[in-house]
Amino acid sequence: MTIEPEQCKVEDALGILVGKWKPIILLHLLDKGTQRFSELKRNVPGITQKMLTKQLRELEEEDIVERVVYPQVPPKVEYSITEYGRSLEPILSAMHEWGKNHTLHKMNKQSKKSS
Amino acid sequence: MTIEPEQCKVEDALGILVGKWKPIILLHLLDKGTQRFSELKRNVPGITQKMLTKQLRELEEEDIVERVVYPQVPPKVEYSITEYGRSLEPILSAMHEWGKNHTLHKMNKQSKKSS
DNA sequence: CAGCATCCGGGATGATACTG
DNA sequence: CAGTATCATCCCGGATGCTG
Repeated sequence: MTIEPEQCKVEDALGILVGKWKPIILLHLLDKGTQRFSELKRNVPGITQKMLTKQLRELEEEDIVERVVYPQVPPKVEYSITEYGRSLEPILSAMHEWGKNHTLHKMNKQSKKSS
Repeated sequence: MTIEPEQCKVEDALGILVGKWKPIILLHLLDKGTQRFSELKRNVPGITQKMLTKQLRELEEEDIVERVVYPQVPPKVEYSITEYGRSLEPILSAMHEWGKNHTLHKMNKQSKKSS
């Protein structure tokens, strides 16, 4: 282990992924590319407009997503992952894999308990 | 991108790393091996007993850390990373690297603004 | 030493209504 | 369509005191 806990930047990364909806939003944008606000809202079941807006703004602030506004009526706003934002993909993938495995791990634990 | 957002397990992994202190606790345990409660408390500046206890219990619940109680007076409790918990190391490392880079990224952004 | 019990404030999140 | 504004709620985490 070469990480110095004292100058740990893990939380910096964590701070960006955290937010109840950010990972799923990012996965959608990575998976399907550019999407409009309403598309994202449809694709992320249960999220409110307020939260979607907020999380997207925070991700935009960190240069993870790009926001393009088309000045027209009705309004049209498209969101996409930035080139820089794509650097998060390995982390998201790793976490996804680990998460899948962890689900199995917990299931095994459960079955052991009940036996 | 091969991840199906609908069955996204990223949040599962995230849920385990989240908690203001978990990453730093894990890094310390990975870095220094088994540690007593009081050692951890000393090594994680600012954390309260309540939080340290809580976070450790949650990590224990997920089989990430092991808790060994020595039935003696005064009490002695040692914590260590489980074999399974070590599978998180690549993720922590990746996040750490990304976090370091992101710090630079933000600094560049700042200097551009002020110029 | 290693905790648990209790109280408390603030930020994160949710529900709903309104707008250009 | 893509938000903003407001109010309500929940829970994380801090502070403090007590115990075996």
